[in-house]
Amino acid sequence: MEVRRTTVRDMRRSNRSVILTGIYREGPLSRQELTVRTSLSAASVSNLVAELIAEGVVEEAGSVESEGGRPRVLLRVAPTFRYVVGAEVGETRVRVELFDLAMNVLARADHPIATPTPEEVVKHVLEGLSTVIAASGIQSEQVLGLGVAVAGVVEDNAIVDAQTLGWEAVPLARLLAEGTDIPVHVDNGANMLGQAEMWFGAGRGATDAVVALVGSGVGSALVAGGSSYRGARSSAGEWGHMTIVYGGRQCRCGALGCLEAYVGAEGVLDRYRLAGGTADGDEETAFVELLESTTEPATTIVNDTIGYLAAGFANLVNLVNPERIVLGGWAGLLLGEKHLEELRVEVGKHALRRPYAQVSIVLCELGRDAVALGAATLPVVRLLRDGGAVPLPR
Amino acid sequence: MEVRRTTVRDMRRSNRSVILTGIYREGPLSRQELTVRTSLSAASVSNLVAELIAEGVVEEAGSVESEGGRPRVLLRVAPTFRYVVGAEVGETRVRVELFDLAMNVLARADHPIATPTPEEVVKHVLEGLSTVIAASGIQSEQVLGLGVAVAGVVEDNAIVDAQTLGWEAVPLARLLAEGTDIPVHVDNGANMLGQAEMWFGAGRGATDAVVALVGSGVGSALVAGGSSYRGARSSAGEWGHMTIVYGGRQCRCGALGCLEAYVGAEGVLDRYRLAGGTADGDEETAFVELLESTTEPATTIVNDTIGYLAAGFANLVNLVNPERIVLGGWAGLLLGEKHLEELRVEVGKHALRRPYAQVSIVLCELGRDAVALGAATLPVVRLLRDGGAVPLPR
DNA sequence: CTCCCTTCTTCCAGCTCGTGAATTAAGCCG
DNA sequence: CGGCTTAATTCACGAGCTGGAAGAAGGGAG
Repeated sequence: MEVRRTTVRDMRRSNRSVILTGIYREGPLSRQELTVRTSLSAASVSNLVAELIAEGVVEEAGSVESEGGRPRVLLRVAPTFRYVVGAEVGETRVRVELFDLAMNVLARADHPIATPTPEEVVKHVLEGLSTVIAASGIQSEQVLGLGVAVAGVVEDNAIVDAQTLGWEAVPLARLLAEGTDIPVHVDNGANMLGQAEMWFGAGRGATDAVVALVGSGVGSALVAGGSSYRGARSSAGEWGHMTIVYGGRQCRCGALGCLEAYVGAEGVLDRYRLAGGTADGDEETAFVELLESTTEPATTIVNDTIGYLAAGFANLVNLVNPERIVLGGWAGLLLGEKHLEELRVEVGKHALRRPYAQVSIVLCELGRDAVALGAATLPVVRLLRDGGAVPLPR
Repeated sequence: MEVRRTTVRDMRRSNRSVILTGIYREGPLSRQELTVRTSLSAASVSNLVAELIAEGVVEEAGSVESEGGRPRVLLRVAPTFRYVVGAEVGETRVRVELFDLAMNVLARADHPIATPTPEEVVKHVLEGLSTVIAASGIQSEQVLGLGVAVAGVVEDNAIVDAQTLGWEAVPLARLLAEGTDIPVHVDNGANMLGQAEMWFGAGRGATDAVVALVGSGVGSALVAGGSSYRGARSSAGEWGHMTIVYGGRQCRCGALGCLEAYVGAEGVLDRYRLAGGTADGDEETAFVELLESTTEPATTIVNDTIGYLAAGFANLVNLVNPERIVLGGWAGLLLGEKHLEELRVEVGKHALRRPYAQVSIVLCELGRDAVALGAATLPVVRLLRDGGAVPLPR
């Protein structure tokens, strides 16, 4: 049976969660506003808030005058109640960042890695963890959790498949847990970047959205009804391998005509070369040059890319009916900065009228460094969900 | 604030809902099994069940011997506690069916309609409603609700857009409510067929699935995490207008290369004719003939259709990562009955390895008459959600 | 400076709910 | 008919939320 019972304690937890989430996500709020927004009674709000303050999760933060009467006291989540750490595992480096609960970066550590074996990665993440804790001068007990973002399919905190790293079935959370007492969460990198954009970037306020990431490859994070949608087995969002040109270009996944083969930077540059263009050196530099070129075949290639990307967007618009599509990834941002308006117009040509009219297409706001930030929200999500109940003392 | 408070009454309602849903969806259950499945205490289960029995929603249905002790009494939702009515609004007819809570059909009424204006449809649905109530000899107070399925986008019980009927912004639920006291629910036809398959057909047991419907046109119903996914504004699932051949055939939606233009029966026959085949008369007959033909160009057309459909499925597999895809619609069934295995193989060529390995592709079990059945589940869904609380007396 | 007014916050009695332990019910077996 | 096993119910208890009343905190008028 999928539905769970409710007990009187769930009620408490649930209401603590509602209040804490409200305070965290909608800025400083007064008890008064909380009673209105949660439709709890003033008595209960006061009661719950008192509990949260006593535990140190919430603190009073000044007051705001009311219309002649007693001023309301503003409440916020105490930024230094606990800290969270986010880690981004890339092919060539591991980045670890420590944040307070207001998500201010307090310390950062980068480790280049030569060969991204699980052992190497675990070692560097744990080292990074120690480094940032030491650098920020806090106690390790103060760290609520460590979120790790990896480019690959992550199911139940274990890597199922991470092609770029060459990993398969790596129980990353377990390996990390052997080296630290801090609770570890592992998730997919695209989802984490999406999460960061949804909370702090261009996705704020949306409940049904897609964060589309175009880099050398192409991926996306789906958000449905306010939370990340992962599908039956955690691999939803593989937008890059959607067939868009039946029988078209060969994609590195083996199939023909995938979106990635047309709009991923690698695919774009490849098409450019085939059309007679020259693209040397660093992929990113070459991509910028292509975008800035005003001669053929560059302009055609760029225009075609916009068209293909638009079709990919339109497929999302039709199938998922999001209220917002957030375009990111280094190549996506470069393309979007120059051609967002054309892209919007092209999407309109491929999408159905109604869902197209309901979607807004915008650019990512946080840049690609936000992956660690997104990963660091994992422990925060848990804190909010559990109504501020801190994991048992270790 | 999206999250709602929880009060002591919500707890009761929620637990009633858990128990009632358990009894309804997982066949006759004993109190004993309910305590295990819901993890509620035996005392509470007994208490809640007693309440439900007193209200008449649940009844005892025989007993089953236990291992030497007192036999457990089986519980079921009383099939005749209330009744539900489902209506299917098509272009040429309105079908209304009355069911008991076990979803046995007790009466049926069909009305052909000449021109499907809203007035005409409202009139025939209401007439059908009276007819089935009279024919089954129950009181109209006994009818829990009327579910209406319409081919079009339905938002908040009102038709937003129904191209096949030529409707726009028709407040269908309101119009119907003017003619009856029975609570009215309106929803999209594809979703209702999907709902029927999910509850009673090939989708049973799945929580993340897609019901793909291929008829003259192409549509789908998405099911995410156990319930229908509708997107930001109720138009999710427009799978038919996914671009699959960039710059390809013109679709009736105006765009180029939509899936529907390749695998919808109309599109298939059109491609057949363009390839030199002859397809006369009734669309369905022609389609059957095409499928049965063993000569060129028929076989090529059929093979190509399987390929295109497979690419469409693969796009679903990659993007949504469902555990099951249920193929239906008259053309989909005809095609699937002969070529399901080829289809599965072709999907494997377009989809990513992992999500492909996790999905099972099966055929609809209920036939196209299940739309009214699906619509009739709408009031049942509400009954279960509210824990058996019946709407206020009218 | 004092008093009153307004508004926010807390306190308290009352009610509902689920729980565990004990009790009762129901059937089987010898 | 007693003993045994398992199912269902009863009951006292603690946990939670609520509405109304009381208390607290400012601002402004006199």
